[in-house]
Amino acid sequence: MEYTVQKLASMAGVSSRTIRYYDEIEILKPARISSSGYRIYGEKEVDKLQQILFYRELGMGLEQIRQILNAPDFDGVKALHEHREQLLEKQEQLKKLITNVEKTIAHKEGRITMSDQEKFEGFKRKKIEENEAKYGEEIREKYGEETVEKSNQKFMNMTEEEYNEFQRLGQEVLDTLYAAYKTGDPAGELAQKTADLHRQWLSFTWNQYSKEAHAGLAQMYVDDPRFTAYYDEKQPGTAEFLRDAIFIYTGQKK
Amino acid sequence: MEYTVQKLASMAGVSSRTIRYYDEIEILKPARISSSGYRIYGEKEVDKLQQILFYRELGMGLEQIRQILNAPDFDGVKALHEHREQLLEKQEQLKKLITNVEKTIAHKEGRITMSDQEKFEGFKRKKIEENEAKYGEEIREKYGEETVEKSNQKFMNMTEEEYNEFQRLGQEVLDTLYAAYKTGDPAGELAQKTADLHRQWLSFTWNQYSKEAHAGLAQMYVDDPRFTAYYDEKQPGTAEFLRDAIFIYTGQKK
DNA sequence: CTTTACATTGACGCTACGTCAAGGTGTATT
DNA sequence: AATACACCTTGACGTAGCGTCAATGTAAAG
Repeated sequence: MEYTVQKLASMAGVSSRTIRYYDEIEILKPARISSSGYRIYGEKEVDKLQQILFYRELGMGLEQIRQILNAPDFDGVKALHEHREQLLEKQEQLKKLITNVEKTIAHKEGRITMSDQEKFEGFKRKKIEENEAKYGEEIREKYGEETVEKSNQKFMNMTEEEYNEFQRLGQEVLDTLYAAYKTGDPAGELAQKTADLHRQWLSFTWNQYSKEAHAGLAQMYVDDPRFTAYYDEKQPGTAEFLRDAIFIYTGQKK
Repeated sequence: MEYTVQKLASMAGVSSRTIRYYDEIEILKPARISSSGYRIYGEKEVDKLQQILFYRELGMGLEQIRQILNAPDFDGVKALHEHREQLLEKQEQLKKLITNVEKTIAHKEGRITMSDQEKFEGFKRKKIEENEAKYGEEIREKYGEETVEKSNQKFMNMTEEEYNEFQRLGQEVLDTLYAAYKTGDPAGELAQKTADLHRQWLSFTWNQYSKEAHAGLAQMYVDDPRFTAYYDEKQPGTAEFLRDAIFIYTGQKK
């Protein structure tokens, strides 16, 4: 079957301008040009357009797509398998977003509490995924060795953005903790918020959360002088205060 | 909790430039400006940014988003419920795309046949969804009355793009049919492709496909002179030929 | 033979930022 | 007290991926 611009476009659900643009940037050339100068596309071009749309769906730039498709060792079937993987990932992320919107509804109705942090769950993964698509593994290999900070990051298997966020959240835990300490009430709202932020912070490195482990770690903050020093640096007694707050948060009895 | 540009940005997974841009276009203004000119954002702004990102995720333009959020009768919770609906729709579309990629793999491995039409299943829905998000119901109300063609379209509950595609596919059925007729073999590849295209064409208007109904319709093409005239116009005998092809396609015995 | 629908090549416009540049600020460390 | 360093500010220009005319030629149908 042969197609003119418009026919190909409406079949693929894109505009004819898009088809012409793809010709212009050399990403999808017509099979041949008719005697009157019309672009004519065949089976091969249809398949290539499909591939382009798959990559585009995953947020990849057209220039990048061109390079991939024009690579001499491009393997169409392998690419399709990768598309499948990525789409399944995207499905996971969508599920998170849906969970997010549902939690937000419950939050607005006052049924649950929700940290500012949590309000953006599901959005962020996408950025990471896009970066992955853009640069693949390389970025981590390349920049991962630069500094000790960053090699730490590599050790924890985080992308730069995750790492930044991890650091930021850690700081927020501290800020909230000091504010909560001033109230003096480990069962109070601020203290409980601190405990919750701390749980979120932990989730970056823990593969699964349990109340017992959380409470255990809190106790360790008091028992291990290195940790105690970290939390007590500005304000002595906060490590103990944090432990108390977490014990209440996790429902642990002393 | 109060945030500077960078803190808000990294929490939400966007760039600080994005936050500044949103200030510039008056879609998200800071709660206040610090004495040194820094933008400071609070709880309310965090929530608004979340809303913005939900709408953006659904492909809406920022200008449109601004109008919605600034509307005096904007209902946040209602919007969230709509987000949920849209996200579930998106999930459906993603499933189709995944099915598509899986089918394409099978096709490349020669296990199934696949029409050019089918190669773009799952992409198109998205365009429609975006149009819906952009113009809502209005577009159909507004343009739907213009011509008889279009009111037909409304009757069939198709968007303009679907309708175009429906027409195009109908033409393809005819083209392929005439080509197949020349081979003279209703069991041949071309004739069977025609039958398959015809099935796809039907799927636009039928809510569920069955081989029996398909075969029944094919017989009607021969029995009802109005239909026979339509198919036989260019080439007498094609209606009958199509019926034979479909009978073979559906495994119907005469 | 005319209408209608589709094709062509420019060329300019738009959105949603990315990316410098040139400078001011806040805080920690020495 | 000085310095480093990471953050902030306002321009201002650049880019991708098309949308949208404009002016003109062509194919198919009636």
